Amino acid sequence: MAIEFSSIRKEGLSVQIANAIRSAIIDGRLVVEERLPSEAELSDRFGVSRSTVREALKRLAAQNLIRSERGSSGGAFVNRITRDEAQESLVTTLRLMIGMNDIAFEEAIEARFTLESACLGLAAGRCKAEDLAELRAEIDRQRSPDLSDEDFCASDVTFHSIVGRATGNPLLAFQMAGAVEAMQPLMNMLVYRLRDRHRIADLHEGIANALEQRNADAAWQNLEALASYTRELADKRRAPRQGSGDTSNN
Amino acid sequence: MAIEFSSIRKEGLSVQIANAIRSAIIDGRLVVEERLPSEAELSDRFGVSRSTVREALKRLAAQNLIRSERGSSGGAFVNRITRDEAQESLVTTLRLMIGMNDIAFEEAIEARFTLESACLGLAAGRCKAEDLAELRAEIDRQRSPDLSDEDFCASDVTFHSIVGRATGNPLLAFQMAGAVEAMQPLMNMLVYRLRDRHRIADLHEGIANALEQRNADAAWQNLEALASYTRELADKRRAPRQGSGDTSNN
DNA sequence: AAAGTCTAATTGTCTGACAATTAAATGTTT
DNA sequence: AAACATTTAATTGTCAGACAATTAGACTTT
Repeated sequence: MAIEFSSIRKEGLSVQIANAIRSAIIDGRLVVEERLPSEAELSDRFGVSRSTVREALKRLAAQNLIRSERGSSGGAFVNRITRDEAQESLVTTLRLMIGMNDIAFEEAIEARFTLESACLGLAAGRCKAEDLAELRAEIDRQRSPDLSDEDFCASDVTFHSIVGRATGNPLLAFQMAGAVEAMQPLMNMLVYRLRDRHRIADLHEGIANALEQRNADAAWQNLEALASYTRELADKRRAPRQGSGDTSNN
Repeated sequence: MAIEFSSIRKEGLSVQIANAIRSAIIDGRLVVEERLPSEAELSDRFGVSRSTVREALKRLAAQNLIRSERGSSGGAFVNRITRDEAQESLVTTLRLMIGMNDIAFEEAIEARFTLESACLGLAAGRCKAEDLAELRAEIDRQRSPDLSDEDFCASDVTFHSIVGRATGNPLLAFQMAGAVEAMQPLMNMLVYRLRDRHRIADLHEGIANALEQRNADAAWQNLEALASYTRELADKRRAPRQGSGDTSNN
């Protein structure tokens, strides 16, 4: 291990220890799946109590950096972060930023559609048959009449996540999916009448068709229309006083 | 508060408690800057020991959801996440994904430049004089001959973060800055000869000029050239055996 | 050989104590 | 009365030691 920590006082011990281990992981001195020393041994090495070590480990676990297993051959292991864990973390962060840092609805929508337009450029050249199939499956779903508003939104999220994946670039897929999912609560605030849903499904189909024909321009046009339409819906929602935050489903 | 938690066994108590409080924060039942009950009171309410509550709170603190203050009027407060905290979290997550999930150099570069090209479209229409001034300041810096490789990379990161900010959209700026910063370690692995630096600075200047003239196409061309050039450098680095990971600066 | 049992290692939780820090109340001096 | 010093109370941070729960592996029995 050889984890040193140059005491920046005023930070609690558990924070210092967490930082020491975190940097050891991030710059590779501890490799994935490697087992850390036991809590008892860590408290010895760092010269602190076991509770303090534990609080440090919990911090790291909350960042998905380590995972703890019980039992005789248990311990804390450097965690290979999964796509899902990373995405959950991204979504949480984005939602917090949106919720607490005066990010306007319009700004969120713009960021999301800007990102997606970038993805479409790549996806048009690369998307596979199976991506298209999944896209069309979601479109069908969106057209089924007995779908709650929230399920419709969820399908919308899935659709655009697939667009991200269709770029064939895992990082773009990750950022796209994170952004779309983070904005689901915002989208959930909108009211989708039946003809809104059909209009949206049609535009989605336009995108899918454009991708199938490898026609990026057509895809962009449909996305642009989708963005405008979303803005219209958002304006309607905003207009009649934005109160009564009930999303009365069922 | 009114925090209920429906026991999904097999998860530890501290995890359950953390989850309960986390959802209370995320969907707004606890508002920013609100003070949580003291640790003693939380242990009463949840019927667990103080250590368990503390571990839960440490988890939340690690996600920047709360912050703890000591003293008579201290306690745990719902944290208004700052741009910097959010970005640090994003960068950590992205770096972990890149480092541990078989993301290729090429994929990382592609994601970064795709994102940036999307930003340029907006920035061309919106960037302010002060953004341009900052961009040019970084370009000057990149041309100064006595600059270590790492400082050059750092300036590169700054440059592209400013491009993100020039979109005027805080979310895009956030994602752009996060992506660029996350890839700094990768960029640091490249070797920048003097003429490479000048070439890059020239392309940066091309971007800045294009933005000043509100010419998105010109900006894209320069960015495209920059992307190709970066790929060339990456190939060179890869070719002569990628060992000897020393980044001998100075 | 298979099945069950014991054992040791490790994390999870509990309890109770004390230290450190901070704001507010209280007291003291000018 | 105002300024300053002291005490007090509330709260988080750390410590120590205990026991429960879980797990893998060694051991025993059939």
